Amino acid sequence: MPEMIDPDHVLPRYYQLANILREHILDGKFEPHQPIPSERQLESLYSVSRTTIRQALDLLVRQGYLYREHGRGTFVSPQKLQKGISELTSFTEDMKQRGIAPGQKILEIGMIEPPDKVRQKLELPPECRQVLRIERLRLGDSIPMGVQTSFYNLPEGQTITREELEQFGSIYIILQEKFHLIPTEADETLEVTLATPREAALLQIEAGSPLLLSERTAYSQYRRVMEFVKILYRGDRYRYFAKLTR
Amino acid sequence: MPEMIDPDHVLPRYYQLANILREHILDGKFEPHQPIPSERQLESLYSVSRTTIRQALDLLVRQGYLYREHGRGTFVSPQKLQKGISELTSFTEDMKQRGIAPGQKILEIGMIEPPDKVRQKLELPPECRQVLRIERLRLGDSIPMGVQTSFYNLPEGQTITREELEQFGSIYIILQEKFHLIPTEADETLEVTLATPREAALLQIEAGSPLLLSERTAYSQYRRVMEFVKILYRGDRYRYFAKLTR
DNA sequence: TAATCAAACTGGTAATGACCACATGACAAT
DNA sequence: ATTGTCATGTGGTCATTACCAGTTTGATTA
Repeated sequence: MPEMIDPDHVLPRYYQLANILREHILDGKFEPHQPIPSERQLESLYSVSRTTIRQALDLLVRQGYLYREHGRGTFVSPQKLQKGISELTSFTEDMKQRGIAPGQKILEIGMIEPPDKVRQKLELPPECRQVLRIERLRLGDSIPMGVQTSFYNLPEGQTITREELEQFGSIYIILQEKFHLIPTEADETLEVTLATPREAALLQIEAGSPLLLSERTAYSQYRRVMEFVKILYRGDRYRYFAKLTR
Repeated sequence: MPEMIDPDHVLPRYYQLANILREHILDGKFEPHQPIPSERQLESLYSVSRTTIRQALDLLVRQGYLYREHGRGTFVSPQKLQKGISELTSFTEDMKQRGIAPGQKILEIGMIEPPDKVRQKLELPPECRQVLRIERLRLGDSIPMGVQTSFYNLPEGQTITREELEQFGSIYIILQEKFHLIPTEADETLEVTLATPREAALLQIEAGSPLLLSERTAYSQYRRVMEFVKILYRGDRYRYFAKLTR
């Protein structure tokens, strides 16, 4: 059991330990459904207290890598359960996880007078008159995957330019660097709809083809709405994944 | 701050405390975005250690009722974020949560030779020759919402009859009472498809109408696959909800 | 041989005490 | 008026110790 814990590391010890154990699991050093060393054994193996051990194990259990059985031990989850906990990801990250090369074409970007639905979703105060709207064609391996329209309530007078977006690629990076906004949680709904002629042309499919419509409201670290996003996915090329727990 | 903690209660103290605080939040005794008492204050308010306090708060943070800010305090989440973390629910529970009266019509129930896809999804051993298949029409307020086909790998020789299913209503209750199987986790995928003539007739829509196809694999408390379910939802009547976190 | 039971594991809960990192506001120095 | 500093309050991490509650195992008993 190599790799020890450095008490002076920037990362807390329970976090380091979780990383080490996760690596072992992913490397297959622990078999699925087999027990890992008991908490008391780990205590002496890594010379940290049981408090710290349990903090690390808690993390890995929440992440789906381990499961516990009272009185029996802590066991490795089978592969199926290990990945893809419902995570808040951008289109870019989503594609990368699937092994598809993400791409985009910015169709339109600019400040607009928000329609009622957007006002409501962004929980805008009455005095707010302008929001940022971005419309993009999203590509996977250079093939159109969906049309994304997103709305942001930025500080008075501020905005994001097409150049900035093209340079950074991800809007989340800009929001973080420029406005210190980090998405932490989101509500998403999915439903079925049919392509309008315009959408069909953009997605290179026939008008009236079925689409998967995702609407997402994302919240910042301050628990305020930070964005509202609508994505129309091609029904024949996109599948949504979710992981559910009790 | 009424309601104290009973050290001799069957529920652990951190759990009792979480219940008390959750009630306060739901009753509106704490305002959204306002801080709750600090951990040291709660310590003396409820006469339990900070360990216990933090365990209770951890629970409520994971459940979406509270959020923490280092150096500032622990705050009440706005209503929007408090409910509906992606939970593993049956069709029946799902409908109830939406305020719709669930109903069902059993189309077919019986043991069958599993097709390859089902073998794979249920992770069946080669010697297994029979699985339980149930096909049901699902109703919401007496209107067809979807067609559900589910598969179960039951112990050799065992089965579930139409009468049992009609009597209990929920298959999960039977699985729990008769076989001690409890679902704890599931993987779900969603995609778009078009109704076949048969499906269209069952759902009282036109053939070729868009449908939302959900495929779910549920795992038992022993981390074994316990069911595989396909549901075809009417595209015009069903919307899927998810809650995402970082 | 089979049933019983106690010891020795496992994870679960809890108290106590300590120190760190970050945020805030009061106050002094500029 | 502005800036800097520091005390104090917040949550975050960690060690230590103790006991409780399930599970497993093996010796003991009938």
